[in-house]
Amino acid sequence: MSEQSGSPQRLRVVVADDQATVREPLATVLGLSEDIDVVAAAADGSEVLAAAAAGPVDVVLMDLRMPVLDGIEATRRLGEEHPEVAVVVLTTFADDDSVLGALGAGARGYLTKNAGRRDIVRAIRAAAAGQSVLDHEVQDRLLATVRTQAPGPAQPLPGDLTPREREVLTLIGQGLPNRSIAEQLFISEATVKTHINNLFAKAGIRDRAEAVRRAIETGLA
Amino acid sequence: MSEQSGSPQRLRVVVADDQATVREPLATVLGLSEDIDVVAAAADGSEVLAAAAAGPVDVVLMDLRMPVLDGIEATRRLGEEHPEVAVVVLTTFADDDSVLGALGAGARGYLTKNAGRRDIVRAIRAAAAGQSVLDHEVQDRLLATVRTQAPGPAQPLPGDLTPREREVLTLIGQGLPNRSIAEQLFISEATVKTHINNLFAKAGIRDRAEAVRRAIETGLA
DNA sequence: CCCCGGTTCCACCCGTGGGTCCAGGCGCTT
DNA sequence: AAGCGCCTGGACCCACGGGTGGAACCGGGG
Repeated sequence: MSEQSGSPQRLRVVVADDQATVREPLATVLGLSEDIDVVAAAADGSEVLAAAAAGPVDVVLMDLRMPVLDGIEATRRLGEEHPEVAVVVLTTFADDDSVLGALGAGARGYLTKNAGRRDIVRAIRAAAAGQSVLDHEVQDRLLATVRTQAPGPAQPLPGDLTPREREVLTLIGQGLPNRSIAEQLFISEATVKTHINNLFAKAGIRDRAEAVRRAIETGLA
Repeated sequence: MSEQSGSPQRLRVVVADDQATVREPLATVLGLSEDIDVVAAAADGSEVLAAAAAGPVDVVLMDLRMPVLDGIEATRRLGEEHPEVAVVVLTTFADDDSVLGALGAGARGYLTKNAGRRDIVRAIRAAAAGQSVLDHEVQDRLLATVRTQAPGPAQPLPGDLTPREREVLTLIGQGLPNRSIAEQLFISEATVKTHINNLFAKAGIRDRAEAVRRAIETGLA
């Protein structure tokens, strides 16, 4: 994106893992790649931040389970203090909390530990180039999360809802009773009920409960 | 994951784009990589399916906007008929519908057309290895979708809810009125109201509407 | 043994919600 | 000017929801 790929400078990489039996061989084997320079090895998140502060770093290969400062929090702070540093997560766990937490904190890659050396190197290069590489299992999980929560426009909510009706529906979705809705819109409660009856008829909504569901699903609330 | 990476066979790639001015140079330049074999060039989705049926294909580099059969639908059918084929999307557009549609259809990569040759080659290799490469803009969009819809355990729901109360809350979250809940649990409506009053007090819920929200947020419904 | 928590139910009250019908004002196009 | 759609309101009705108090049964633990 912004790299001149003609002469690929060696990538400065930090390896972070609390277990020396993982960290040291990993650092060694990565250094074998001619375009990768392992400039530091960190045993916890704070050591990662120290390494980033000490010298220029392109990519951090980050474990999540670390003492003192875990990988997610370290990723988050790295994004604040050194936004130019790309983070690739390498961990044994791929549960929803870990995946969403790490990616939400700004990680640009997520590999599980059954990834091979070639996979890891590829992810590092991709991260440095502004791409992100995900383990396919991680991608599936991410997509599953998206889809279970957004089953597409299930009931796309008829487009002929008037702006006012949409506004009322939004407030219903936030759990407000009619009186509060009336106050917030500076109209009478009777008018609110009128809008509600109209939009219920249009959208085929029976219940206030169903209205809440639809408002949430369609992103109104 | 299931590849022997020791002797990397040449990857059989299909390039699909309706514009010949994009498709042809792309095919040519990809063929320059020593581990990539462009075995077919397709101008629409049906040609992709035909190529996959004709001979073994490892990766399809797919545009989304194509006549006859668009890229998303082609990806979906490819997943049904030839699940071993990995799809990498390469398109100018990165709107939510396209991204979620393509990835939901089974795409294992998503690049925008400002990606360079190295980026594309890397994505193809990653896809063949079971990883997925996303443009960082695409990843951001995907994450934004996840996070707006999953604000985490906002109000974790007190753990001292009895099983029966949790059961009732679940049904409330599905939008059922008390009578239906009573029928479904083989108890009287009075009992349902008792459970509701108890669990409302415990969880600090005022409304049925709020109950619906909490049930959805906590994954009960 | 008796008490306690969960579950089941009753009766009563009243506020809100959901539905219907109607009507005036306002801005738009025909 | 007439018509239409939207927003605004009022009136009325009845069902459902939410809250209270009381009661009975059952199981397990002090």
